[in-house]
Amino acid sequence: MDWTAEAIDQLRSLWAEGHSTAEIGRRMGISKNAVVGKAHRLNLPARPSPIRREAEGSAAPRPAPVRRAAVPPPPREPAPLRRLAQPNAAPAAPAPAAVVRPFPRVAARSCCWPLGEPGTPEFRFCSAEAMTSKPYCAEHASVAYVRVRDRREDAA
DNA sequence: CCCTGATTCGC
DNA sequence: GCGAATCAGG
Repeated sequence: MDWTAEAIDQLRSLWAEGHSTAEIGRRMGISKNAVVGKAHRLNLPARPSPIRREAEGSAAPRPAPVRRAAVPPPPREPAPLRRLAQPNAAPAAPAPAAVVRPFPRVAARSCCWPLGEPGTPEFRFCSAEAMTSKPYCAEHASVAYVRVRDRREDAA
């Protein structure tokens, strides 16, 4: 493409009129890549891009690293030691003053889906009411017992 | 698979 | 500087 002043003018006009890069390319008989490339070099005002390309360089400020689905706990056996420190475990039976039970064993069958990063103060278990005979509440059971998806990409 | 725009990089 | 290739989202 010979970017004559006229060609650049036409590009600027069409660009200003809001045509898509491909459309401009069609009208000018060039590829959309040529259009977008030139527009970029001319520092023409970028119009809303459909994609969000991360502006690297700024320390990735992850808003909420709540990667719950990242590594779902194994749906096989409920871990036996999971019931420590469940905040809203039901009051169960108020232990007689004599017998102190720091860990009310089963009591509330609350969901033991882990939330947050283990080892951090934020870490806790879901502890919503678990489904009968399942270690998770309905919401998390639906996540925990998902069938393996199509894994063709992993096959390699 | 079609579209979109942005960026990369060999030329 | 150029733009095809590639990326990435709809």
